[in-house]
Amino acid sequence: MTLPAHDASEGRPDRPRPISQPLVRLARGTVSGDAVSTAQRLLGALLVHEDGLGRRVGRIVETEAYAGPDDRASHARAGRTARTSIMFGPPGHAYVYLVYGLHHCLNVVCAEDGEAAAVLIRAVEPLEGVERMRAARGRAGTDPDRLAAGPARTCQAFGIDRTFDGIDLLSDDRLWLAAPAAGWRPAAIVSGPRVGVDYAGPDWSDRPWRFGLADSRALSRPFPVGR
DNA sequence: CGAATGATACCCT
DNA sequence: GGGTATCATTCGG
Repeated sequence: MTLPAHDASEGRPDRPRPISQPLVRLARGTVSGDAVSTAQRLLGALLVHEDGLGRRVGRIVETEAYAGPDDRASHARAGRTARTSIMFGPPGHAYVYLVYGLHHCLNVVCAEDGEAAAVLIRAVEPLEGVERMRAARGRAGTDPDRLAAGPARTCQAFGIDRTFDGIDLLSDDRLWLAAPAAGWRPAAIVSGPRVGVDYAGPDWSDRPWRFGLADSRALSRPFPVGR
């Protein structure tokens, strides 16, 4: 039996790697600050979905900050409504909404002076349960790095829909957040304008409130080159 | 580049 | 109450 000299993973480190250590829940303090700092702190944290069929785990590599009602790009701009009431609640809870009538997006509510604020999970790097993610994504490419490279793709890959709206991501058993593996160190963080919020006007859409891990191949799209 | 697709916020009877 | 413009996206041509 011979091994090919080269295979499809040539030139790429083997990814995803299995999780070797037990997962530890993320501390409430991680999401207890304002949206901008929380968005940066959540980079590297792990998103975990567990059910009877197994476990899906991925590393958060891209986020966006949405501040309180003053933020014209935030759903909180309309004040407290039936849809956004979760945003006005305690930090660590999931705010899941349907966008464009087709796609779900997952946010982590954070705390900002009791105002509504949240962090949109824009991209996740799959680490475990990749086959399950592929199945959940239907006809998508086979590259693990693209399976959750987008806010709606993340929800598809992890089976997240509005039934998860309002759950506590720091105590729930089905969908929860875990701390980065011990020894994991964040790469440089890059930032850029938030995606798809031009309607908010330049004062808000130009703010560099989108954050990503600079070396990640699982970003939803490139960050504009710095200048 | 445009379609898909439905909840929602907002304005008007 | 009812009509409707809008949308924190994705995929295929």
